Amino acid sequence: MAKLAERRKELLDSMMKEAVYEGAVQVLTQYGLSGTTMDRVAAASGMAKGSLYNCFRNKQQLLEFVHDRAVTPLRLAIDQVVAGPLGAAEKLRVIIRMWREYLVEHQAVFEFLISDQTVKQRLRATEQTARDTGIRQVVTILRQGIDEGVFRSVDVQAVAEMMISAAIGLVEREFATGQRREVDEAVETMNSVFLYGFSAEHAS
Amino acid sequence: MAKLAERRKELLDSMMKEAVYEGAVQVLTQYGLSGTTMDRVAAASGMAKGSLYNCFRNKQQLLEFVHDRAVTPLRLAIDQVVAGPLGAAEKLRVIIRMWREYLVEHQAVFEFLISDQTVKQRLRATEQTARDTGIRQVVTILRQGIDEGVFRSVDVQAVAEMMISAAIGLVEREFATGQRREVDEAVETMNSVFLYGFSAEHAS
Amino acid sequence: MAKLAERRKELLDSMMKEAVYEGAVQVLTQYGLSGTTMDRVAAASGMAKGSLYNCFRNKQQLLEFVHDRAVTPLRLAIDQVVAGPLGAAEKLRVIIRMWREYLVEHQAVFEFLISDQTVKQRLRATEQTARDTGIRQVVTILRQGIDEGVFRSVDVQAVAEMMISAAIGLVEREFATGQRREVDEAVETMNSVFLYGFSAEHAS
Amino acid sequence: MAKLAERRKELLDSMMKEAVYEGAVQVLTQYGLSGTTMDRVAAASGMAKGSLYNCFRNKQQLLEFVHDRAVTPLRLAIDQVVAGPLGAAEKLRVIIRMWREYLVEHQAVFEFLISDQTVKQRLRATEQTARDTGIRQVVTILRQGIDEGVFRSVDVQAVAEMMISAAIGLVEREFATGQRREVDEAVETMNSVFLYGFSAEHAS
DNA sequence: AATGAATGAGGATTCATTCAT
DNA sequence: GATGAATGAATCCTCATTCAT
Repeated sequence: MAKLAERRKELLDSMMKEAVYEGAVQVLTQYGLSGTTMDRVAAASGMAKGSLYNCFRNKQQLLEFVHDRAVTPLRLAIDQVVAGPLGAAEKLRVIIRMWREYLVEHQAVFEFLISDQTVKQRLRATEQTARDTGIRQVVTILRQGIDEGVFRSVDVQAVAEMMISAAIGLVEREFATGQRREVDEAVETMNSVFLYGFSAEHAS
Repeated sequence: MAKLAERRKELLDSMMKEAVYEGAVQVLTQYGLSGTTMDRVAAASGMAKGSLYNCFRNKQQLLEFVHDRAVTPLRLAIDQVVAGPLGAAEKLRVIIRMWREYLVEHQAVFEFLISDQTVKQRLRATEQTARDTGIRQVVTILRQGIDEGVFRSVDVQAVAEMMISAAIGLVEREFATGQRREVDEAVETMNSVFLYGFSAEHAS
Repeated sequence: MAKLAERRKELLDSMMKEAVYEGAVQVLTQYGLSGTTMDRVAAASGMAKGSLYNCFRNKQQLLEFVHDRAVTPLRLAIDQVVAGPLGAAEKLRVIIRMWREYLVEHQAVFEFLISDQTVKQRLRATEQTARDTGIRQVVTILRQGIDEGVFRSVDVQAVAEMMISAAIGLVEREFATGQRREVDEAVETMNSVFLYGFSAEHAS
Repeated sequence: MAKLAERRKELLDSMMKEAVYEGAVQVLTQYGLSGTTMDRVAAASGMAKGSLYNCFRNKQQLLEFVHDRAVTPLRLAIDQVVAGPLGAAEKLRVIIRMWREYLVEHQAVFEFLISDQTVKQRLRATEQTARDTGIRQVVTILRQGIDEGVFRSVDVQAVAEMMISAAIGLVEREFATGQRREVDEAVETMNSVFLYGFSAEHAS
């Protein structure tokens, strides 16, 4: 029955990692990425510095964990939508909304999650940034839309990058300026611009 | 006449700052933001570390200067376009192209210029980021376009943010993935999407 | 009968220590003295770190055990020779050869066995270094030789120290330079020099 | 006249290094090699930790400096003897005496100077250990002696290694046991044994 | 008795900033 | 003003030892 002990160990380990996650987010929020020291994370997680190093080989690895831990839920949720039965246009609308809600919820560690280079460095190959994942998902939907004949035949890669960047940029600015848009309104603006453009005339 | 001495002092000061700018960009390029130490900047600028501190109160201020010094030319050039005689749509096309060319040219210090938190921190109030400036300029043009009747009446603020974010995001991805788009092609894609959308049907 | 339990306990204890010995030598070989951590020794010994501390008060004591465990066989083997029936000169020749073979065999943990200060520190009083033991044994033989009239009447202590140091030094250099001498040749050189010197004239 | 400033700088630098040397020897003496931390060296040298790092790139380099600074004088002095007009046998006698006096004087940092692996590691190629140098010098003299016909034709490399090891070993034991031999007596014992051996019969 | 997670003192190194010359 | 040596707080990481289970 080694399984019991194993289970227990795994459970404890995941509890510790959960504590680290919360501590790290707290520190990231309060001090920013460059102010996030192992000492502070340890203190905020309610454990000794050494214990952090029992859990993670080094700072890099700890940050990667925090990153994944924060990003994975969004990725999974959107994967559901992508694989779901909705039409392409509707899927995009839903995804844009999910992104916005996710970003607002994680405002505190925003930069870290979206575009941190420190973590990205070692991950570039695996493309696990939230942005990277988002782009791939949007590309899938754009292709679906083109196949279905509801979207023009555009450079899907470029358009996906534009959409994700725009969605992020929009929220980022709201944080920076302190103004917050209504979710519905923001999503609608994005949708209408990307679907129909802001020109007064129609594309021929 | 104290004026002469003053002039001389100012001249010397601006020459030193120019040297610092070039040294700093060199260091930023070679070592990245976190590897940019005062020692290295001093060495690359051909002056003593102490002299750096005669010129700038501290590192923060030095970085702010470098940031502004790098961003200002783009701002001025675009201001010319904004104030110029072109139609709104054409102005946007030109600006998008200018952004792209600027970003590509400054690839090395990209992150630092566009989204560095260290510098932004103390700067947020004064809105001097390249992104901030760009948004204001695009807003101006969007308003012109709406006035002229060539653009729909949209949330100019949001659309400007989306455009600038998309433009930056597009180039950023090119850096990250190592693929480079043709300028004309990239500009055209952005223009057509933002003006007409990617929907196959027309907006009613 | 408590004696049975006692026996069992002793047996278990010595089995554990044997395991520790092998693990420690492995670690010493692979990581060097400074890389020999209790964690690694525990892992290599196939037991938990805590159990190491049930066996040995601390790291120092563990290392002392390993040291003795490694040195004792040589000491015992040489004791046999010393107590044996050979003539003094022949005994020296045999012993020099045994030393050489022992050192070559234990090359990996050489420094640790021969001259480690960390272990010696607390051990100096008890004279348990391989070197110390060797010197005492050679002294015994030198005295035998003088008694038998085959050796000159020399400062036996000094000569013994010189012989052991020379034997060790010779092998040490071979390790350092990577060249290996033939056993016979090396032993012969040592013997002829120590017995007859390298002067071209004879001692009067 | 930049030369003046240069001179001054060099002078200051060498004064600092001298201070570091003395501080390091003090710490080495009191705490041993493994207890020699940069903090302690800085304190013992009367300067801040950071200043140590202005002088030496890292600990390794600092230790190498201390090592060389201590070993060089002996090497130079013996080089004089080697190149001098004495007969081979006499040169050996003088050198053995110089070694002994040097070792006694530097007792405190003995192990570090003679056989430290930490420093040797990166120096192995340049053969700058005191032992290495000594061996080379003795080899030179042995060859001279053989050429002059006063020494038998022996394996000079091996014999040199034996002599140096023996000389060091002798002193090392004196430190360990606390007994001190008379210089003349010790030198004479070494000389007679190495020149004529301790056999009662003569080499044929 | 066995385990191994938790601890925290300690060590090497960096770098913004100061200040004597 | 210019210089660059001096400073020491701050940072990442290691590892012997303890102790609750």
